Amino acid sequence: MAGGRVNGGRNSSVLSALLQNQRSSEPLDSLFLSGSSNSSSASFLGSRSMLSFEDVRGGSGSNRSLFYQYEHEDNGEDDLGEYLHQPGKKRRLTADQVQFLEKSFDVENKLEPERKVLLAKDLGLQPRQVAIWFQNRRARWKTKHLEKDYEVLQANYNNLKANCESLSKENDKLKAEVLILSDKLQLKEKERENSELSDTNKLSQELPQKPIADSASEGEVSKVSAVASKQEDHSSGRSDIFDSDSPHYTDGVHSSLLEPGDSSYVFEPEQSDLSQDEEDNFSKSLLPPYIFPKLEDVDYSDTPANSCNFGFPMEDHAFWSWSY
DNA sequence: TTGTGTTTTATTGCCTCC
DNA sequence: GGAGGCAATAAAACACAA
Repeated sequence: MAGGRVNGGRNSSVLSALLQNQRSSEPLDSLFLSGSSNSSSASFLGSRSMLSFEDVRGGSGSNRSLFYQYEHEDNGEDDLGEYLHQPGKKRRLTADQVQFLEKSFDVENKLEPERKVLLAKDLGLQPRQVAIWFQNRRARWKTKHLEKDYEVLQANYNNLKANCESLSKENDKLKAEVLILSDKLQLKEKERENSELSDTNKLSQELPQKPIADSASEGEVSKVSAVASKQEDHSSGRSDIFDSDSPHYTDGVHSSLLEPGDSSYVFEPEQSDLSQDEEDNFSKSLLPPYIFPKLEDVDYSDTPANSCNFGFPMEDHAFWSWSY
């Protein structure tokens, strides 16, 4: 059996027969019961609460460890003894030894020196082997734990992404609504200007018949000049409120609407041409959706519009696809 | 039976703590 | 400085398909 498989595998040997025999004994759960048989607590408090491996397993009152039993089994299998003492060969722990160690690990995954010696003694192993087993077991536990954490994080990420996408859609819908309402507002304003203009024309037609001083008070004169200057502003195309060529118009969205701090902010009360009632209604109906964060407060420099990257550059998403 | 991928045992080197 | 933990890695043992 040059470098052959001695323990376990398909061509099971004497050892597996032994193991089968051993497995017919009490379940290992009972290994950690302290004293009383009806106690359900499997607390492992070092040497005090630890039932020895052979105490439960053997049933023969023997103090010999499992390993000792393997070495000195009555059937006198010499090749097994040889195998167990092969220098430089790795020896796999038996299923029972592993189960015992697992139980011990479940209770406490750190190994105090005292417990290590006791476990080693009970299992017929070197304390160093027990230490190494715990070391490797902790590494495996950590890997599994990381995998679970990763799954949880990925699920959270997927939820957030879905939320973000739905919010983005809703945002688009609201933007479209804003545009429609803006157009309506513009239309209304134009209608109002036209009616004012026709009033002015009527007035100017009447004026030449009477001397100005006679026919119009000072207040009327100032009103006329005010209207005229306003008309001039609009006719010269200086209405930058909804001018899509103005620097405040970006991406089909009137950024002037979004920046109340801007001097051209269309809803600033001082500059409004609407009557108080109109203004109130207007504010009630339109203002709430316009409470957007100031653009300068959010850094979207690396973020494409309407993306759901949460401000992270795309390459950072490699975090979500890491592997172990 | 064999090649190959996975799991388990063990080593090494570095780090931290007492 | 020694003991113990951890990450990385080697290598034996094992599982399994072809």
